Amino acid sequence: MLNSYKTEDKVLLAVDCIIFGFDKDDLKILLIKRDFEPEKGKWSLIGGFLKRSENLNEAATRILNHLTGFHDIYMEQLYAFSEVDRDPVERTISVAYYALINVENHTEELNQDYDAKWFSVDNAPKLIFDHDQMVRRAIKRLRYRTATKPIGFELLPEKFTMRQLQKLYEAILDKKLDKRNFISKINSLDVLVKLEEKDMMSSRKGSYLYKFDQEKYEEKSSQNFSLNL
Amino acid sequence: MLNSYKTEDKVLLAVDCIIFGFDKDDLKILLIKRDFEPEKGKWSLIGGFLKRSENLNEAATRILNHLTGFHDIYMEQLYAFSEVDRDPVERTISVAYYALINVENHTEELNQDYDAKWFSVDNAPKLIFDHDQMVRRAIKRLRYRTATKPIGFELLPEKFTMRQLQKLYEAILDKKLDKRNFISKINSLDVLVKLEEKDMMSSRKGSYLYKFDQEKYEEKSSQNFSLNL
DNA sequence: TCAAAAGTGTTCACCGTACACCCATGG
DNA sequence: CCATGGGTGTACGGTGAACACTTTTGA
Repeated sequence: MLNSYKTEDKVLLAVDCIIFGFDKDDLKILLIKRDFEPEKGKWSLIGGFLKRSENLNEAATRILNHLTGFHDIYMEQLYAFSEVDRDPVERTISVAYYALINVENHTEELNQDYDAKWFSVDNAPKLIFDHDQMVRRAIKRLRYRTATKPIGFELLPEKFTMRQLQKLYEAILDKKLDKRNFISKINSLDVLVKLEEKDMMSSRKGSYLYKFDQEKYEEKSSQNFSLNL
Repeated sequence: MLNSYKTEDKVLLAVDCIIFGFDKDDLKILLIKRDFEPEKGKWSLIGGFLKRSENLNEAATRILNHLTGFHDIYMEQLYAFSEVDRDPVERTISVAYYALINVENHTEELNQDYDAKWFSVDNAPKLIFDHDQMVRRAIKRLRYRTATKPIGFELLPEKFTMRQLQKLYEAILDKKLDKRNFISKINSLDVLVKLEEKDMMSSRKGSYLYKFDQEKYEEKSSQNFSLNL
């Protein structure tokens, strides 16, 4: 019965990455112009194939790093897409991952060898294959995660203002929030540190900068908070 | 560049199913005694391989049906497990699915050709490969789904008592619930129909039977309720 | 001095939670 | 008549939601 394995069909296993970024008021995704057939010249998610020597998380990290130069990125497995004809060339199952990156820190290191570009999520071009479906599912997951873990912070620079954080949540959830209620909810999580420093860019008065307190978060994250916004 | 596909590694893609059932007070999983190497004779999830002609949902349904005889079962994709050495024979990625079935309706049709048996989730034997990890993840997902969709009903017979429903939620969430609060929360969802009929099995007085109202549920399910228990 | 964004508290309605007694029936 | 499980309502505290004015400072 050992050789029952031998008679089974093998498939190609792809990994596609939905890379979210945040810039001012907009939630964005990073897309790449495909430079090979099929669908050459069309916009697509960043992707590649799983190698024999690595697991899926490693593949996702490698692919992301290779095509963008980014490293140390928050990533999470999303879903396996498996329609029989999803890739016209060959039977390929794709496991989608999504990543959160902070655009400011990483824009300079974007690998110029590839034709990658940021698009606003609600202004993105049509994508190849089932990539649009992947993006929709990723946004849904991101909304859910937002209420469960403070991953929103992954999309911001190390120091940020309350207003930026609020804009980010508004972009993810696609609704307006009240600033007083927002601030008190965020404060009640007790995972931010208010700095002395102010950001003078956005207004004459200047607004306090905050940073995320990794330690406090880890203390609490065991009991899985929920943030109702 | 088309032939870049050709140089990529192909892998076996397995599907493993965590099959949940509910019986009296206990949340159970259906396990099978493996009758082939490796790990012959050990307990394992029900599984099989993806075929070229089907997508993953179809494969999961086929595998479940073939090994158990069950049909029309609620299933959901869980996660892709991909450690390089997870299967000692050959590089295999496994996409786990979980299924919810109502034990009463299906016990008689359990395929006797396979050595399958129900185990209480917290009393199950050690499983092969990474199957224990799959089960843990499935339980976590089931808890979350319970708060989001009324999938718990999938685990009960068509007609059930409030007490049974409560026991089910207690088993899934692994905590005691107050019956008055439970009933009022369930009623506030407005997806159950109270029948005239009573179940006389469980007590002298008898308890009213309820059924799930598919239509009412569909009306509401667009706005994704949340049930805080 | 004024425009533009920052910062700050209170009130109300609703919901989650805790809690205890009577009811119906079969043996 | 009594033991067993079924069914029902209320009071309290906490949290989410709505809401408006003052502060700072560069131009």
